[in-house]
Amino acid sequence: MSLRHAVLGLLANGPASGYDLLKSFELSLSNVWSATQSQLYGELGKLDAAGLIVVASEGPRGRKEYAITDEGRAELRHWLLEVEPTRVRRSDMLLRVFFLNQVTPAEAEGYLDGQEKHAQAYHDHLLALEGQIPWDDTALSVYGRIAMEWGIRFSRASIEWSAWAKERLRDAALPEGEWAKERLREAGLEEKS
Amino acid sequence: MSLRHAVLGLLANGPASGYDLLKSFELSLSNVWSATQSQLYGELGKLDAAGLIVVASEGPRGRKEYAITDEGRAELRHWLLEVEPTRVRRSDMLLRVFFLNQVTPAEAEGYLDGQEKHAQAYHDHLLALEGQIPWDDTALSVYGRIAMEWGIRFSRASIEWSAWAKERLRDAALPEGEWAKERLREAGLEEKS
DNA sequence: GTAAACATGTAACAAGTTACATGATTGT
DNA sequence: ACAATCATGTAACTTGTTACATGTTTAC
Repeated sequence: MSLRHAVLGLLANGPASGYDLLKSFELSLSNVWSATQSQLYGELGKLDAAGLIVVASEGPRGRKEYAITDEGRAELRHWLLEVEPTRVRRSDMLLRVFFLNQVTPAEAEGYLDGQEKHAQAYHDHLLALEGQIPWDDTALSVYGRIAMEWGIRFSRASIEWSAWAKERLRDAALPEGEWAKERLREAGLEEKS
Repeated sequence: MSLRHAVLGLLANGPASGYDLLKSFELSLSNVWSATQSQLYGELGKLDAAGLIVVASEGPRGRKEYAITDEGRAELRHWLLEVEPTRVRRSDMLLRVFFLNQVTPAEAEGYLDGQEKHAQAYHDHLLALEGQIPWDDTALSVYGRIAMEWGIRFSRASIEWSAWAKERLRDAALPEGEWAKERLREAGLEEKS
């Protein structure tokens, strides 16, 4: 139910149309919560029906500007302070690590290397962005900066982890290890588990 | 499509029943990819129909033991080495941070403090677990240890980030800042955006 | 005039969650 | 005999993705 709260959160900082919100998702919120256009318009309809937002005004091209209601604000506050964040922990990047024993150590190292490069690129991107934004002392800015710091720290930790993992892999050096058995199996030589 | 590959990855390390796989998800894989019982049995049916796995034997209580096929192994390998991990980046914990300007600075600090405590507990839990597991030099063990290191490093980064954020918040000290305007709005004093 | 941007909506599908439903085997 | 564990399956619902469909206004 977080898309609902993302929309309420955005509208709490001022009224906006579905199109406006979509832009907000695309350029600032996408790093922590992404939404598609079709999902967004659907959710606006539901929030309206539930009385958490209202159409404040209608503009050209069928534009509908939504505003948060008192009930919406109460719901947002409840979610912010009383609902425990769900920790999903679903990462297909990490899932692959679990099954890397199915490929050769050289291929596994290649995979980890790719992840390191990706994390490095993302880290560089965030640092560049951080330098561009004129941070001030308004609440919006302070919390935005805190959220961005999370990205910076976690991409840095990713880079360091990848490097550590590659080294660990080299140290373990699995020449006749588990993966070799898998090669044999692929060659058609079945064995009992 | 990652549940499919999680199942293939588990079966690549030996045949198992739906029930066995469910236990694997619950006790080791749940930290990187969770699946419900109903989802799992559904996926096994689809994988069977697609020829990526087969029923190798049937046991008591209607137990069906599945084994990966050569096509399944090829698909797993393809996914491991040629499919780019999807980076979803969806965190309702971080989403809340974006909207913390809707509550008082003291409440915001309370939220960050809660996150720090949660990260600390998770970190402690992982370190205890790491000490219990008899790590050896088999591929399965090496890659398992690498995956666990990710959890350890990221929970540590989480703790440090929360502490940093709380300090930053105190330094910024938003006494008459943005959040106050929101209080006024809640009191019914509407203003133009 | 025409391309870009503004603006909303729906349909079909895939993935994930919760709850219900049923029954067999093993250990005490 | 009874509880725990083993074992599978289905139905209803929510969330998220991709693609289709349509029309308006503004700037050049």
